[in-house]
Amino acid sequence: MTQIRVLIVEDEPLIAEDIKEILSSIDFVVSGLAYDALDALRELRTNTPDIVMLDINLSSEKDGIDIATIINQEYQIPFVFLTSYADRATLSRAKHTRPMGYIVKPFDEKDLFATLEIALFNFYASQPLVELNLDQVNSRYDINLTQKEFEVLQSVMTGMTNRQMAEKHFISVNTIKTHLKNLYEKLDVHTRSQLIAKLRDGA
Amino acid sequence: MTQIRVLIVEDEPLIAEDIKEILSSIDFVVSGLAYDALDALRELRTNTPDIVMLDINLSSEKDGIDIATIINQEYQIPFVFLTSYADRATLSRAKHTRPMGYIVKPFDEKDLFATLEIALFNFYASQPLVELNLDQVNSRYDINLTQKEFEVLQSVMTGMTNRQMAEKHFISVNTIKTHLKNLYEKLDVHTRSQLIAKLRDGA
DNA sequence: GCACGAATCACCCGGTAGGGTGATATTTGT
DNA sequence: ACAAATATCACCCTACCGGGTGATTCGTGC
Repeated sequence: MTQIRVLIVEDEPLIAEDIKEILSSIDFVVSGLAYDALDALRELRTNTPDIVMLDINLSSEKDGIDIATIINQEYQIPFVFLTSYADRATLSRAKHTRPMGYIVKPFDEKDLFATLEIALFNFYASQPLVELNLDQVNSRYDINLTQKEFEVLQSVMTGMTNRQMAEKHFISVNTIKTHLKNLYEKLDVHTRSQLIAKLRDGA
Repeated sequence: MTQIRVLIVEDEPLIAEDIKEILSSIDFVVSGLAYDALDALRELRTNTPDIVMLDINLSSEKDGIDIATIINQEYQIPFVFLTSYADRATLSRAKHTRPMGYIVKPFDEKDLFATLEIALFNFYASQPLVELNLDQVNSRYDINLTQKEFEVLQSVMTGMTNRQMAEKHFISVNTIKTHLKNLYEKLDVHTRSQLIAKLRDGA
């Protein structure tokens, strides 16, 4: 599996090195080390990572939460906060940047790994549309969709209207409706929403 | 502020007592101690806590992840996992229960406090969580769904009609339509099918 | 040749959904 | 205390959708 590139933003060189070592020992690779906000922004610009670990308390005018805000605005990559303690106000600020996770110091390898895995998993949960396979659908629901019904099914799954499907498939809206009626019957649903909901986990 | 009631599910009495002592020294109060899944379920039923700390490895047939599943189904209260180590498969199972945090042993007072604070904050910011996680959706699409909009979103994802949703949520069809209109606008779609299609991979 | 499934299309009807506008009470944040 | 966000509901109107019925064409296979 591809190695995941992590940018570490941490002003304590010792901790930063610790993290780097831990990450190297597992599935991740450190794309960069930043000791302050300026470093961090340059790294983001020139060497974009897959995920960012942000220490909240940095010894610069901008802290980790400020960087998080910028990440949200400029880049859309996941980040986790790395902190030993945060008061209510700080926590509230941090929360509003919608981080994908928190890592509380001190932490160990398993802690780091779990948090990053979860953060990435949640962030990339939206995968490209999975192509449904006719045979799989047929066998899973023990039905027998025809070729055309399956094509219409795939179109409906993307959220198209009847008219859009008619144009895409070069047939009339009435024909689309007929195929849909057959689909509803075969899959035992009554609306296109139910259809999508029923098949949304893929086949 | 009101003290927060914590249920501890931990089969090692020594560790459980440790946690109890730490919690007592900070803002939390231990509402109960459970040594296995049966204890835990009884505590949940009779003495409902504000948050649950779940050891994953329990010396009973059901482990912490099983309990988490039940909490998601029956109660909608936040929980954090408490574990020293988890392999990939276990982590994957745990992840899917959408815990509000992880505490990795060994831990200290600050560690506990920060994790519980964060868990509670995140939870009450995204209550109730059922299949989808509001924060996740909000951050992925860089929007700001309200609580009610999110609840309607979850219902729509299951294929319900407006009338069905109105009955479920005890509000009028008109209100459902208002929330849907806002959802469409925020998520930049025009039909419920598009909505489901856009969010179908789990969000 | 004929039966059968598949694909095509038409028409009607009632219900649902989507879009616009406006209004009020409650909650929340500052 | 005040402003903003949220949750609630109403009305109107058009378009779309789901369900029912029926019909034609075209292959494939027996």
